[in-house]
Amino acid sequence: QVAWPLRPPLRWGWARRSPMLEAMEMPSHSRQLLLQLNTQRAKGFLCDVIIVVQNALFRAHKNILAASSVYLKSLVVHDNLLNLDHEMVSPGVFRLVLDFIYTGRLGECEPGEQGLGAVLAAASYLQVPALVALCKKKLKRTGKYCHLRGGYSPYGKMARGLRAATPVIQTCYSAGPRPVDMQPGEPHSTQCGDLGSAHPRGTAPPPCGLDLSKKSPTSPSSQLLPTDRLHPGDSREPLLPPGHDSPPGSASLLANHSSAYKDPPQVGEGVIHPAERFRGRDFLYRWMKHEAPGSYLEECEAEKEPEREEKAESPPQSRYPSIESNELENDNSTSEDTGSSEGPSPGGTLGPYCSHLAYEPESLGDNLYVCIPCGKGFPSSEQLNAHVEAHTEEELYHKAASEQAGPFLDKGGQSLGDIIRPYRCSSCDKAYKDPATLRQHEKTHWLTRPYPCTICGKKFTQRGTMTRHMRSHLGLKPFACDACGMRFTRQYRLTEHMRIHSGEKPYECQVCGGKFAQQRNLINPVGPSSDGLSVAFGEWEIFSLKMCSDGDLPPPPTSWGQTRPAEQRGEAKPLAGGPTRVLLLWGWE
DNA sequence: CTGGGGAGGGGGCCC
DNA sequence: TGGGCCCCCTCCCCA
Repeated sequence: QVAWPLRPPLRWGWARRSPMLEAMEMPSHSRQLLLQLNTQRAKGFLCDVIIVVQNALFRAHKNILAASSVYLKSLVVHDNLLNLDHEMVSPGVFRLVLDFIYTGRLGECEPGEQGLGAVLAAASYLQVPALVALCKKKLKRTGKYCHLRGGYSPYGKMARGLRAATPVIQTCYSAGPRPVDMQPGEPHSTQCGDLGSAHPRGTAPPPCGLDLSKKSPTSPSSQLLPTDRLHPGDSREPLLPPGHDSPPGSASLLANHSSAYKDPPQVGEGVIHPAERFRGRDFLYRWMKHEAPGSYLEECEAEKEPEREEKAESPPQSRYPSIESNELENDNSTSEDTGSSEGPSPGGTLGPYCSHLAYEPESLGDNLYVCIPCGKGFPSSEQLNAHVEAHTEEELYHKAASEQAGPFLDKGGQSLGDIIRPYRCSSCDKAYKDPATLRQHEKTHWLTRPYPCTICGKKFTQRGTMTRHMRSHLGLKPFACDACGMRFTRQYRLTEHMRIHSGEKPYECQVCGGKFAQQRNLINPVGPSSDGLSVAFGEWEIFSLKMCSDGDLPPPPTSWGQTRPAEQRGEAKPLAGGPTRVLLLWGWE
């Protein structure tokens, strides 16, 4: 049931001045509006949130979800992508719940797990009170409802799931969730009746069903294959709303998500690369935003995951400040609906990233979409998303660290390099000045490159590289030499080429003194970016003695031809299980 | 014929 | 997103 004021609040003023308008009411207005919204949902029109349930994706409108469920409200405020524990709600049941939210009608329930009991359990888990009431009513009518303290438990698995999932909400709020079948005015305790009774105190489960790190995805190929039906043999419906393609990577993502509360990876499942671990989310998020993969958010989420796991081990109040349980009560109250027209309140609804922010609606004004890390408010979720792209949690971590550390060089063990390049790759230890570059770099670790050439299919890690490559297919050479008319695909090539005409040879060999117009024709270029190879002439031997291991050196080349194999050109060549070996000195004499 | 130098071009990667 | 730089492969010319 979606509730909004049929009449504007009195403080708007005009209602009092126009009493005749109050008397006019269109009885079918709400139904028509719901009908329109449901139609829009079916088409994916203006949908701003995706709900992932096991192997199914549902698109919906945040406002509708928020108006229907306190729990969903708490999730959609921060996230555009919700992951529901499939042990709590199956795709088929969630479809029924979503249909109910949008239509007020409960479709036919199959017997067994898809039955009314499962719907009730799901509605209770999702905190959709109207549906809970409806299910109870139906069950009582059929004589199947047994009002135990533990509530309806259609099957044991669900009951276990309830125990697992209840604290999910408790992680979001300092107090446990208000079970939806609790009577209004009943004191809200952490023992949550239908939901919370089984949750032992002191245990802190993963938050909010968003932990994606517990299980390795399937093979890389399956991660990126768009499929209309993620599990062809799976008859559960629905998978996608009409008119929408499955996002690439969804299969793996779902396989990943569905295990959020399962056992940790078993021996033999392998350790998934961090970049791989969140790729599915990456694609999903981008898919929802109609963008290419690689955005900040999902990577930020991935970065948060270890932290979330850590937080799950500790009492929630350390990270999630106390939000009084009566805020939940207030959440359902009509005062909010009538007292504000700005949309969802962030109070108590910030989800698992409540962080340090306390809910102070007065201070937020119209900017009710709050960036959790920095506390800035925005009037719309789109603006919030745009803002979130601009910084990462790491950025804030370093900011906080620098604020606490004081002196420049005494920052909690941070080296100068860490300060200059605070964004470190978790896979290879490379560091970067800004998060965008780090994200760009991390793509180089992905098994699958996200930017394929539409002509030849070759894939690239960067979009720019792909578009540059496309120029070669299309014969686009926009950079022309004024002197000879020769054309190039890149500006840099033209710059290089122009040195031929000018006779400029700025690159000098440190060994023989020969000069070159192009740096690439130097055998061992000396420069600030050539790392260990840029040793002075007199140090070469020492350097090579340190870096070379005996035993498996190739025979000295007979010459230093330009086309000699790479391993003879003084290039680092990593060997499995051993140190990097650099061959520098062969032939130097 | 061979090797060295010059140069075109593509991809990777960082800014 | 584009620029810049690096690495690499390759081809051509010439001694």
